[in-house]
Amino acid sequence: MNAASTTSDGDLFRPVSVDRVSQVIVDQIKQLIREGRLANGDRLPSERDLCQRFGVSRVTVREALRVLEANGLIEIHVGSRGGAFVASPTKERLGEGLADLMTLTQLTPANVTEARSIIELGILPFVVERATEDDIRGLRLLLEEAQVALSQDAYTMSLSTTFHVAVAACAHNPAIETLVHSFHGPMLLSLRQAQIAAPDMGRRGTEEHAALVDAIEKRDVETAVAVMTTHIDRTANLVRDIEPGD
Amino acid sequence: MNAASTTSDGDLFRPVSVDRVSQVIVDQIKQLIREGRLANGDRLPSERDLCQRFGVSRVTVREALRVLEANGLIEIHVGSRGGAFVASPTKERLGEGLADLMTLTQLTPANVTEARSIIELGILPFVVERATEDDIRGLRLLLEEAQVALSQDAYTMSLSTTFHVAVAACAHNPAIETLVHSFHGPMLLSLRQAQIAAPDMGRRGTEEHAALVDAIEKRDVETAVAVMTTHIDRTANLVRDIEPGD
DNA sequence: TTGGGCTTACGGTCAGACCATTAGCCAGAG
DNA sequence: CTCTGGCTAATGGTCTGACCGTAAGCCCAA
Repeated sequence: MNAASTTSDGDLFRPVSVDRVSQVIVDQIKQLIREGRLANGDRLPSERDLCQRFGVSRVTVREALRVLEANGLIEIHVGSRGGAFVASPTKERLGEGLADLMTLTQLTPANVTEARSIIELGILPFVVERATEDDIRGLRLLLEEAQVALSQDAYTMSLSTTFHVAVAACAHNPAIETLVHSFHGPMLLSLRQAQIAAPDMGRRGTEEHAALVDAIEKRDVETAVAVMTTHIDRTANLVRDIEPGD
Repeated sequence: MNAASTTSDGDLFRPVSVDRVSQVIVDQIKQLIREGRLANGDRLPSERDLCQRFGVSRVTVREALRVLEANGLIEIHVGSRGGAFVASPTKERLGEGLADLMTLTQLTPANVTEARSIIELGILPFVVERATEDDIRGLRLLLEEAQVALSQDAYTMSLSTTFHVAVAACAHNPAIETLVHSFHGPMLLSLRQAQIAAPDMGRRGTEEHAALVDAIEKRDVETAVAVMTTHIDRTANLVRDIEPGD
């Protein structure tokens, strides 16, 4: 079984480490963060300092920092008091990843809308059950903003997606919030085209948003689901025939 | 309003580009991939070649490649025919990101399970409607594998998650498949602990999987939902009280 | 046919240098 | 006294040129 087993034990010669040095450093720092020995906001030593500690060149350290930065684990600031600071991967970052994946693969607006509808309908029972008075106040604030924007002809679809994310946040489950957040980008992408065909979408959409908030406040799941269903279905119809990509 | 507005127009002096050069290169290559001008499996020019084309040093190109690699957009191979190759199967990497988020932030297994249940229940109508005979054959194949593994005492939770992903694929919506796939990793993480407390989970789980496939084949949404509900609820109970992190 | 040794095209790493940015300090002008 | 401007030190960003290790392809001799 072993190519060069002169003894019965093939474990004599085990493969040596083949990882990149920079990757080893990445793992090491990641581990420190996981263990909490590096907490959010902490500042890592300077690049030149890390070079000496790890016994590698600055290029290698920098590549490691690039990777950590790309993973959202650290933020890098230049200047006198600059350096690498530990940052917890935010929902935005993860959403970016999801959005990347969506735009990079063959994914139609219809696909995205369907997935959205499943999630946003599915969470409503939890939203209705768990929304606090503060949550509802926040939603009404967003409604007002939308009204103002409408009256000034300045309504953008971004206001709509923000509202939907806020609704999802009412489920008080960070995983769900992250998911909906991640749809933010792709949604805007596909909605931008649809808005051209439906300039008054903002007005009707906002009316439905208001109805949704009312239902949530009354803890009326059925109505909430009904409102959301027609709301999203309308979007679905608008984007049904749009091709993937730009 | 402008600090140095000697004229009425503050646009005279606009901020110059402040991005890192390596970041510009990252964006440029990302764009090429988005537009499909670089397809999956394509090989990028060698580092030294890219240096000349972009007019920058090799260090800069390498940092850009590190970032793209960390984002899962390319894979790098060393050696004679090596180089950077465009890679698309980023579903796994996205799951990694979710797993990171879970271990590094306040995201409990219960959170994840709840999100799972919403999605996996929500997709069932579509799964039942769209599953082809091939799909169902595939599911039954997975069931057999699980049976064999059970009889050999070699059942792992990975078999379960694979099944769930396969079910999601029956919805024939890549967005949904991606989402469920991204839960693959985090699910395993939290289930690993739960299995210890419930060694016979594999057997009962597989039975329920079989019942689910039957329901799908009969196009019986209600039964499918019922089966899935009890199936996931059991998991939910097992992970309910697990703390975030390890 | 097979094994071993070249060659070559790669990425991985190093060392040292210079530039740009930023915060903090300090002196001189008002 | 206050504020502007310049100086300095710390730090990340980039460049240059070199050398090493790896892997694929090739060829030749056993």
